[in-house]
Amino acid sequence: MKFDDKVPIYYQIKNHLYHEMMTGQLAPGEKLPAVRQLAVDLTVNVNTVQRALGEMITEGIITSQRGKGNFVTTETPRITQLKEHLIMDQLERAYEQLHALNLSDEEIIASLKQYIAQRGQQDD
Amino acid sequence: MKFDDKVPIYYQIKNHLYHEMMTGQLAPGEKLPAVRQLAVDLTVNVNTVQRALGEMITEGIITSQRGKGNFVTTETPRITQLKEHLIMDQLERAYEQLHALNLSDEEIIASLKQYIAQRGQQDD
DNA sequence: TACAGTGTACTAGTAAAATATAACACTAGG
DNA sequence: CCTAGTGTTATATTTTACTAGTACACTGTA
Repeated sequence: MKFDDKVPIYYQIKNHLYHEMMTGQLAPGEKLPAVRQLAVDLTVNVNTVQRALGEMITEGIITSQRGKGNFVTTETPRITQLKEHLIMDQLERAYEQLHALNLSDEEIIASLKQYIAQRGQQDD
Repeated sequence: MKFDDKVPIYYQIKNHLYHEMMTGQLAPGEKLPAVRQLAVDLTVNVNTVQRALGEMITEGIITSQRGKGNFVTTETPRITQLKEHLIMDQLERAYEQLHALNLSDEEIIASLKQYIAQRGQQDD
């Protein structure tokens, strides 16, 4: 996996796993890959994986069962809530950054539309 | 100044100064605050400031004159170009993150509009 | 009971970022 | 010439992220 060296790897792993939950690649109640397997998949150390998972356990988004594995919570509201939270975080960050670049609300929306339009012509 | 501990301070300083240029708080040709003064203002070490400035000098966005100070480039196209670049970076990051959260192009635009509308009711 | 698969914990080491501190180099003005 | 203000460079230290390696604890199954 490719990482942005400007932000901690364990943090990017968290987001990576979040996304897999949001897109349904990891369903509620489903077992995550074993920590050692994740470490191999992400070409990262076990401890780094563990650090990411540790925070997610604290957040209650996954649960850990010693000897069995780590599992996505079955409390679906928690997942929905997390998704909302992640979306708002992204919007807020982007908005504030663009606003700081002196763009008005209208310009921000317009530039996003333009970006998506341009992007659509290329790939994805 | 408040910093996000998830990304290097010197990097955040760069962005901070970028923004001041974009908004005209730092005009083309204008002298930047002295490095030691910046260090005090940002409650940060001189070397950290220097690292940020060093990269900006390499990028040609500011020029350094020993004994005089650091100055914003007078080549306004360079500034315009940088602004475009920063905007695109933000849009790309936000789009990819939201897309990874399983939002369609339309949903992305809609949620941004909604966010801005909600925000407008509160402050700013 | 033995063993394979799992999570958890600990120690040690490396690298990068940031700090503190000091020194050096140049400019402008008295 | 001296000095205050400026950029530049260097050394040592601390903190954090990450890695490597090892060991321990629990579960399920043969």
